[in-house]
Amino acid sequence: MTSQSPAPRRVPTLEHVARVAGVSRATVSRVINGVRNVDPALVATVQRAVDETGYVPNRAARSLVTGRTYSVALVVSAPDPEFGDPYLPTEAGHSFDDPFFGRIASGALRHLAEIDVHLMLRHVNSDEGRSRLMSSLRQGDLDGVLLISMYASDPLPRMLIDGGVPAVLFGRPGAALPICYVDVNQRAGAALAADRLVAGGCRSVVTLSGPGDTPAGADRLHGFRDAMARHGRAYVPSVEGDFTQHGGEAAMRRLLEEVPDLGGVFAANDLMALGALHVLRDAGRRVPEDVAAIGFDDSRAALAARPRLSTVRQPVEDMAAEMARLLVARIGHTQDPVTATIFEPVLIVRESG
Amino acid sequence: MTSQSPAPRRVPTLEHVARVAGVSRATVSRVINGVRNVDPALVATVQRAVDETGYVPNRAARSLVTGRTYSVALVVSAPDPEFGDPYLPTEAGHSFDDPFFGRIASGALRHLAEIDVHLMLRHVNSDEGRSRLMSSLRQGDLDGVLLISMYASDPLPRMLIDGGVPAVLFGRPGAALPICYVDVNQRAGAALAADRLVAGGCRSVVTLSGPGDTPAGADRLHGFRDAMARHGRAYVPSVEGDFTQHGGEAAMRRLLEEVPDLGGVFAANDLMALGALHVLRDAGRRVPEDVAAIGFDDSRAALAARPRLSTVRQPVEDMAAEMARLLVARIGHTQDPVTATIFEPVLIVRESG
DNA sequence: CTGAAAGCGCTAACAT
DNA sequence: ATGTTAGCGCTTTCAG
Repeated sequence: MTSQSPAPRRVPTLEHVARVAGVSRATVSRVINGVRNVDPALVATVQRAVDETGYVPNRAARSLVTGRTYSVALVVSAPDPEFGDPYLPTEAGHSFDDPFFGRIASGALRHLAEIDVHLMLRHVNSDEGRSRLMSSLRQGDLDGVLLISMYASDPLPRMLIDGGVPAVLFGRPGAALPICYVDVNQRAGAALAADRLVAGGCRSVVTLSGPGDTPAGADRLHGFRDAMARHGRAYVPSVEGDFTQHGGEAAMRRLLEEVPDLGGVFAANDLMALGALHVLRDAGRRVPEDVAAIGFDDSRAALAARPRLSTVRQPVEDMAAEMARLLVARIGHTQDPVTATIFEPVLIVRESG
Repeated sequence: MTSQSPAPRRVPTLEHVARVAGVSRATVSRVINGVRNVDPALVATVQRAVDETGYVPNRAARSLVTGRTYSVALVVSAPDPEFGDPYLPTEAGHSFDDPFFGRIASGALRHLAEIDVHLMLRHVNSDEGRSRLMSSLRQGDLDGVLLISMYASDPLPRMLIDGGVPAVLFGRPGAALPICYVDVNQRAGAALAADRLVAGGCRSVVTLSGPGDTPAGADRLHGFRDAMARHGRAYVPSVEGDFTQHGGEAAMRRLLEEVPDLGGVFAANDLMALGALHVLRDAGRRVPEDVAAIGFDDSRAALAARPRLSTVRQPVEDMAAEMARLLVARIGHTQDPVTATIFEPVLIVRESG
């Protein structure tokens, strides 16, 4: 905390507006807050006074009495450094580097800015960080949280539930937890890729799956297998990757050995697909002529790749906006049953498959 | 704004602590705020009472009286959609997709979390957005701003200055303005690339420059040319790009025509370098054997590229942390002379040159 | 060095 | 339907 003498500020208060409008503070307050039962004539008078004075309510004063801050946090929860899952970037402070992070922030803001709710950023990656967050919440610095949890065993969702905190997750929680979330239909997305691959006439089709202990990793693998089975291909060779480009390369190399004649590959995310593309090229396989490749996410990397990557797109911004909507609806209604919104993915066909 | 009945909250207040410690609220307040002139014995007693009760000060109440919110905004200022510079991504809401954004947020947070200052996220891209921000500031919702301005003609820096708002920019302002900023030594960075290229024995060396009307674009070009001149190469062919991969491809193609025997290329950022890499490969030039390529930024794209891109790294996280430090120091000292901190870049040598 | 008291600007009973 | 009033929790004169 900085501690300085208060900066003098001369902004209009409710009092000013009331004086100008010739009414009481309470009436102005009612108009501002859209309370019914106010004489339309007075409403107009007050509105005029507000415009004239340029009045804007003081959040601190309002918070003090309502117990609400009208701000929520976007928290990125990464594993404790010492327990870091091997597949996560280990560079300190790089969690915000997640390709989704900016898109989620942007989507959430799209809704929040409209209803004048502030979005604050937090990063937690330790027990101490978690307690500080919970303390902020308990103390009322924050009305709720939009959570991006970067690992399956994250204790934070459970803590939020136990603390009775309004919260919405990006993506289904690792464990079956009574908590709101927004997700994309992962299995349907994987199926889109499968359908495209078999429609393209690929002989052997393989997949680079994500970590089996993450919801996205598991769902995409199962969704892909199920869809392939529906096409009469009961067996789909797969190697588990870690959602990194490097992991994708390793997995692709193994698969190339196991299935030398492979004709199509579905990677559980774009980064791994990118790695696969490099390995395939080094192995002299042309994409998409010899082997078709499809990724998942439609991240920036998919467009930057050559050939441009065909991929399953999740509407991240829309999902984040929906998270914000659900969260705001939940504030003050903590007892309501939890809800989830599932978005449908769409296949983006580019050059790779 | 959501408007609900106040959520009941039962957290300890100053009053509680005072009662437990057997002193007045004023004394507890003094201890909490580290005011001198308090009997050491009382300080200890109060500390104990604070621990015992788990007291945490209420920000709203504190803000109301001090006029400070202890929170600052990270604002991303993008061009008005209708006036959008052609080289910027036009997808709505994608400004947070800037590869630097996450790293800046992360670096700023590293410092702010430590001193308990909250970081709010804002996106402004219109006159209305600008007024809303200025209104937030004037009204006191925010103590200051960390600004990422995405275009040279951004009116926001000027508005911030005129409004007497504590602010720090990421990167030198487009016009000569009395405003704090943090930057990397762009010319020195470009010189690093030049030195490497001539040390590597490249014959003709060319550069894909950034937009001439952006500080980074201009500085990197001049820095590169000056350094080449010092090596006795007075003339350096260049084509201006727009900092996108696509722009990099176009510029590279033109340069390849103009200077068929080129042996080294410096791109003003990694994205353009990536585009150059693709064009060079398609033209049958091997990198780095036939032509060496060096980028700028050390973004994620540099590492993902094959061959991995040699590039000039800016310590973005450290720069952002410094921005936060400067900003906090500036709050309550708006009259102090403006300051700038310049960081030294370092050349990251990988495979491309 | 400490306590008493006056608000900061706003909302929400409670009266009218 | 509108005004009056009592705080929300904290900092900060001002006395003592």
